[in-house]
Amino acid sequence: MTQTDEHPINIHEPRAERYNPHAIEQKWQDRWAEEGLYRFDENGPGEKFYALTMFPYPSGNLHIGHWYANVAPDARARWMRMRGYNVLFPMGFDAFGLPAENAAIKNNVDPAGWTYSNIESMTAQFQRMGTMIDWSRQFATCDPEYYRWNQWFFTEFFKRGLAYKKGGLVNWCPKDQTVLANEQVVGGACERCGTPVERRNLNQWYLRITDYADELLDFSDTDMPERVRAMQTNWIGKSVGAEIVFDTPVGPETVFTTRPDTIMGATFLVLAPEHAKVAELTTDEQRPTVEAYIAAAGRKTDVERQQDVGEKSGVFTGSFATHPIGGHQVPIWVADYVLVTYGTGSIMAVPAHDERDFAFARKFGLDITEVIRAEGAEPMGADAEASYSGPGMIVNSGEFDGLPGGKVSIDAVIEKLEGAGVAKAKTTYRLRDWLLARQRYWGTPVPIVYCPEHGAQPVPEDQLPVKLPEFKGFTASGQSPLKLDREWVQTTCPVCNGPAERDTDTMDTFVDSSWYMYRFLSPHDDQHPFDPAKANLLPVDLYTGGIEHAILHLLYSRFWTKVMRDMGLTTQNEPFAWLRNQGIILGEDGEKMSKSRGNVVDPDDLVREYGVDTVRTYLLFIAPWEVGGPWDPQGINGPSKWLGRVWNVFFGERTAGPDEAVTVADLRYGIHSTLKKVTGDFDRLSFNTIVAALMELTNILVRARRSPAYGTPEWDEALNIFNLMLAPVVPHIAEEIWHERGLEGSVHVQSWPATDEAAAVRDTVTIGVQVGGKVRGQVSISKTATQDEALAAARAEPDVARFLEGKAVVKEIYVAGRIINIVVK
RNA sequence: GCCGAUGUGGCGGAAUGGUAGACGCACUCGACUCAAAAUCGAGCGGGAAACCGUGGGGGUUCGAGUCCCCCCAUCGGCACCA
Repeated sequence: MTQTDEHPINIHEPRAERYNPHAIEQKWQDRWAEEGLYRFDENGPGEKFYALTMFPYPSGNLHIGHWYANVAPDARARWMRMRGYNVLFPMGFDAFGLPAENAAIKNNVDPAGWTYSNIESMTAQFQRMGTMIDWSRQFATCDPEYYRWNQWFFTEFFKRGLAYKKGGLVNWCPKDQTVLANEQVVGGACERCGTPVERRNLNQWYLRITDYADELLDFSDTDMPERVRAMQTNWIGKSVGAEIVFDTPVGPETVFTTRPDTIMGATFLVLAPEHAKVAELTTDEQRPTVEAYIAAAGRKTDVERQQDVGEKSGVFTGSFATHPIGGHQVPIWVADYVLVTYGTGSIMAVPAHDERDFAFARKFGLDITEVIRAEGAEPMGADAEASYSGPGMIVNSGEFDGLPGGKVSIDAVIEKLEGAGVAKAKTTYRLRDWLLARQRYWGTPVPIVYCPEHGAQPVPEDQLPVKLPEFKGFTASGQSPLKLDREWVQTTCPVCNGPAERDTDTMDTFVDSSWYMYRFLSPHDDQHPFDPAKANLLPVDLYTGGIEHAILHLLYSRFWTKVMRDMGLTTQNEPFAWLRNQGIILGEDGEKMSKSRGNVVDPDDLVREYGVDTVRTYLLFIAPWEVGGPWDPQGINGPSKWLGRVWNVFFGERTAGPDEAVTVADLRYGIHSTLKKVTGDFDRLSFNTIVAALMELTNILVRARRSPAYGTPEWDEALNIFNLMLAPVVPHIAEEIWHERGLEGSVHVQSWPATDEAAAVRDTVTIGVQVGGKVRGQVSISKTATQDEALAAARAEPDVARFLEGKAVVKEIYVAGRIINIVVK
C-alpha cells in the first residue's frame, strides 16, 4: 500500500494513537525470540536464581489455570532478572500417563503421536503468554532421552536395595486396569478416575521411601506453606510407642501401641481379619463364624469400609492370650477396625482409654478396666458412657499406681517388660513404600529382565534406554499391552546371555516428575541425568504450583532428592528451597471450570479481545495469588482501561485539565513510595497489590501531566522509573514504550531502579487526631514536628477542640507521622 | 474426631498495633455526542444526626481488622492409624 495525499500517515506520530495491544505484542514476542533475549546462560553474571512452575500435562489445550500458574511466577522471575540475578526459568511437559493411552484406545492412534502433537500446539499457546521461559531447554518426559534416566535411576535404586519386588495386597483400579500407590487412592477411590479401588494380591515393584520417613518429616531446609507441611506430616503419620509381646497358644504375638502405660487396662487383643495368625488361633468351635466374618470383610471395598467407620463388627477366635504383666488370660478377637497395613496388624485393646476399643467392648460385653484417672475424678463405673484419653494418674495397675500417665509411666512399663524381652520402644509410620509399577503402555518400561537362571536382573547402563515397543494398537483384554508384544518381551539375560524376558510393567509417572527439575540444568546431556558441573544451580529457589500435589509429587521429589544426595549426585537435602501454591481460578458461577458446566474461560479468546498484557494484569490483580477465586468477566475492564491510561501518560495528547496542583515533590513521593511498595510486594509475592500500586501511581501521573510538574527533570525520572516498573508485569507495552521513548536495547535487561528513601516519605503528613481513642479530626504537620507542636496543632483543630471542652487531659500520645491521641476524663 | 486455612462495602479485595475500606469492578450523576459506545470529571459502608461498623463474645492496650482466650460459620486435607 502506498501513501496517498488524502490519507497522510505520519509515522513519526504514533503517539497520537490509542493503545493497541494487537499492534505490538506479536512483534515483540517475535523479536525477543529472534534475539534469544530469554536464553539462560549459566555463565552469565549475577547470583543464580532458579524459578520453576510445575510442568503441565500435554492435554492439548492450555487453559486459564495454566496462565494463572505461570504469569505471576514469570513476573517475579523478570523482576529478579532486573535485580541482577541470573534467572533460570524453564518449562517442559509431563508427558507420560493415561490420558494419552485412553485417547489412543478411543481413536486407535499412537499415544506418542497424540502427545507430541499436543505438545506442539500447547507450546504455541504457551508462548502467547509472553513469558521469559527459556524454551531452548524444553523437553518431554516421554522422550527416550529423558526416560532413559528414569531407568538408570531405577537400576541404581535396585542396586542399593531401594527398589524391590514383593507380593502383597495392593490397590487395583478396575477402570484404569492398573495398581496404584497408596498416595493415589483418595477416600478409597482412584485419584485419577474416581473408581473405587479393589484389593489384589500381586507381586509388585516398590521404592523404599519409608527408609526416609523420619527425614521427610524434617522441613528445615525447605520453606513450604504450613498446610503442605501439615498434609505431608499427616501422611507420613509418625507414631511413637512400643511393641509388646503377648503369649498365645500358637506362639508370641506382637502388638503395637502408643500407650504402653495403659497396659493393665488391656482386656482383650484384636487382630485384623487378614492377619496371618487368625486361622491358627481360631478354635474349631469358632471356625465357621470367623471364616464367615473374614470372607465378609474381604468383600468390602475400602469405600464401604470407610462408610462403616464407627460401626464396630468382630468375632471371637475362641483363643486367649496371656497378659505379659498380669499373667491372666485375655480373649483374642478379630475385627476389621484393626488394619493389617498398620503397625503389626494387631492391637491390645484398652477400652477404658480408647474410643474405638470402648465402642467394641460395649458392643460385645467385654471387660473395661480403668487405669488412668483424671485428678479429682470419680472412679470409672460400669455405666461409663465414654472412654477417657486425657491426663491423669495410673490406677488399678499394681506397682505403677500413682505414676502420672504419659511419658514417665510409658517408660516405666517398657523398662519392666524390656528386661523380660517382651517389649521395646518402637516408632511406626503410616507411610508405605511407593508402589512403582503400572500395568500400562504409555510410561517408562521397568528396566529389569527375568532370567530362569539369574532371576531379576537390571538392564546394564549401556543398554539403556529400554525403549517402548512401537505402538500396534490395543486390545480390550486388560492385560498390559507390553505383555502382548512377544518380540519385545523376549530378550537375553545380561549375566549369562541366555533367553530371558523383560518386565512388562511401566513406572508410575510420578517418577518422571520426581527429578525433572534437575534435567533442566542440562536437558540434552547424554552422559548423566544432569551435568554435575551445573549442580551449583540447585536447589530450585522458588517452586510454584497447585496444592493438589502437596503430598504426591512433592513428597516423592523430596524423597528422590535425598536418594540422589546419598548417591553423591547433589549436596542438597531438598529440591525446593521455597514453595508457594497459587489458588484456583473458578468459573463465573464460583464453581470449578469445566466444559460440562459451560463456565470455562478461554485465554486465547481473552487475548484476542484484550491483548496479552491486559490478561496478565487481570490475572495478577483478580485476587491474592495464593487464594484465587471466581472469574469476573467485567473485572477485566479495569486492567484494560488502565493500560490505555498508561499509554496516554506517555503518549497521550496533553490536555489542559483543571488546575492540578501536583508538585515536583508530590511526583517524587508518588514514584519512590510506589517503587518501595512494588519492590516489597514482589519480594513477598503480593501481585495484586503491585498492580494496585501501579494503578494508583498512574492516577498521580495522569494529574501530574496536567500540572506544572510536567516536563521537569522529575517528570522524566518518573516516566523512566514507571516504565521500568511496568516491565515485569506487562512486558509488551513496557517494551513498546521503552522504544517509543527512543531508548536502546530491551527494557527487560535494564536494572530495577533504586528507591530514593528520602523521597519515599513525605515532609508534611496528614495524621489523625484521636480524643479518647476515637478519630475526631486530622492535622497536617511536619514529619519532624515535636510532640508539643503536634499537640498544639491538634488542639487548634475545631473538630478536636469540641471534644476537649470541659474535659481533663489524662494522657497525650504522639507517634510521629502516625497518630495523635489525647486521652481525656 | 484430628490437622490446616479463611471470615472486612453490592462484588474482588487493601491496611509494619496508629485516620478501616487503598486499588479495581458494578452502580449513580455530569461533560463530550444527534444518539450510543469509548473516553474524561464527580460521587459511592450504614445512619437525618448522635453515632454504629472488619463472623460472635470476652480480654490486653492511650489505641485492635491486626495480639490473647472462648465460641460460630465456611473451605481444604486426613480419617477405626491403635
